Amino acid sequence: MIESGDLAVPAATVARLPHYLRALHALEADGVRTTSSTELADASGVGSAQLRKDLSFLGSFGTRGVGYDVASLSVVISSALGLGSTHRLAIIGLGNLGHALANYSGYTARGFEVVALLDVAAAVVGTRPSGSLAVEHLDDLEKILERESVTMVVLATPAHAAQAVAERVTASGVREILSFSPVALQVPDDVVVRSVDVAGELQILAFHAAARAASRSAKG
Amino acid sequence: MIESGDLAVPAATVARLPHYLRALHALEADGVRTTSSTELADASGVGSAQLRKDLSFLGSFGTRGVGYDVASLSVVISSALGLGSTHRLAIIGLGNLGHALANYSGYTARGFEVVALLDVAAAVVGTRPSGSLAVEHLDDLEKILERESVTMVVLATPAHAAQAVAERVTASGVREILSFSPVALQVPDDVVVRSVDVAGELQILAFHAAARAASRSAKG
DNA sequence: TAGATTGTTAATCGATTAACAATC
DNA sequence: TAGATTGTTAATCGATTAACAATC
Repeated sequence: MIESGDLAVPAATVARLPHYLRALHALEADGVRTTSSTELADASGVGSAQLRKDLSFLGSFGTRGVGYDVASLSVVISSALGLGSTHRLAIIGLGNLGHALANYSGYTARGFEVVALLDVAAAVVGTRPSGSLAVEHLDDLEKILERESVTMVVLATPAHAAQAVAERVTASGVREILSFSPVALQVPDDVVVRSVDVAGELQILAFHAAARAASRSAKG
Repeated sequence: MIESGDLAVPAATVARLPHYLRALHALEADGVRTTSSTELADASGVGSAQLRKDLSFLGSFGTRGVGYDVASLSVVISSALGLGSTHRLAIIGLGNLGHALANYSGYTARGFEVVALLDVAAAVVGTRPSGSLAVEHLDDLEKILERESVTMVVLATPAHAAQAVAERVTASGVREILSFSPVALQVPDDVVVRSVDVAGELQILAFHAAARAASRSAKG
């Protein structure tokens, strides 16, 4: 359960809110004004009971017998997700992945703004990977985080550097980190770390592939 | 529960196996020969009871009073994850992200090999984003999947193209998909889709930031 | 009113945690 | 033997699902 003001929302529900929001945006783009829990659930890849249950943690927004207004439900979820205010991001580490993340175009539409890029490589510092922002040196991390009022950090450094950078970042007061480094970061209790691990995802798929192969040979 | 041969492993456990494997590799690299559930759990970011419980689904590999042999536990988890055989990947969509994924160097060490790159843009087809493999046209998808015996596909296309590509890929017999497109793919029941949604992860962090702000203003 | 669909309750299911007997 | 640590049991906790009364 994550307490937000007067709301208490289960972690599993929070993790699905972005799916619902995305599905609502897609419906809006198609000109759909009103939707049902069944339609929205299908578009989100969950069951309709789960969708209704999830929404019930945020309040009561539908009309019995009718459904949900797409535009207003969209606003409800956006504001629950804190997308009203703009979140200021720093991307640390501009290798392959950091470069791609710096060029990702979807931030602004979703309430995020990349305000700083940092790296240690002399070949990278000073370049403008996304055309606009110049890469600054990691040595100046604390200064830059303060100057730009950074509230979230995206960590795309090599694994061996991640822990040290995370310590400096949290010491500077940043409390939200998205990490692409496949290591368990040790951070203060009040810091939230989300991790994306591409190799790990592939390994999970490999487990399923192996399970499939085993059941095939058992049956056949 | 995912059945693999004689094993039945909970999905939550499977999702943690890559963390354990990574932590074991780190210990190995540090020259550590033997570890305990406490040490390995700390390095993996979980509790020791959870680690022991997870391992118990794979079998019994420790020595009471002593701990676990790092090298042999590493082998146990690797083979549970099906990393003995090499998995042949195709990356579809070579925008920013696909480009970064094509250049990622960690595949081979972890039992994966990128054997094909596909896109539709004339400017990209024929180029060699990673220096070696040339990008082929999506039109030839089916032919390429068969030619290269592809077993897993990484989808990095724009969201609007993802569903159509997923249908062709599954029709060709691929049963494991890693998708970076933020849409709920409709695929046959026996196909496993793992999704990575960077914007969604940021939104989850934004929820936590909003929750923190709300509790601060309530207290202060 | 009749039909549709929400919001909520209660039941089920699965995952986590703590505690400890087994045993090296 | 004494100390350490596993593997497992049982209790707790949280998440999902089905069913349906409320109500538009």
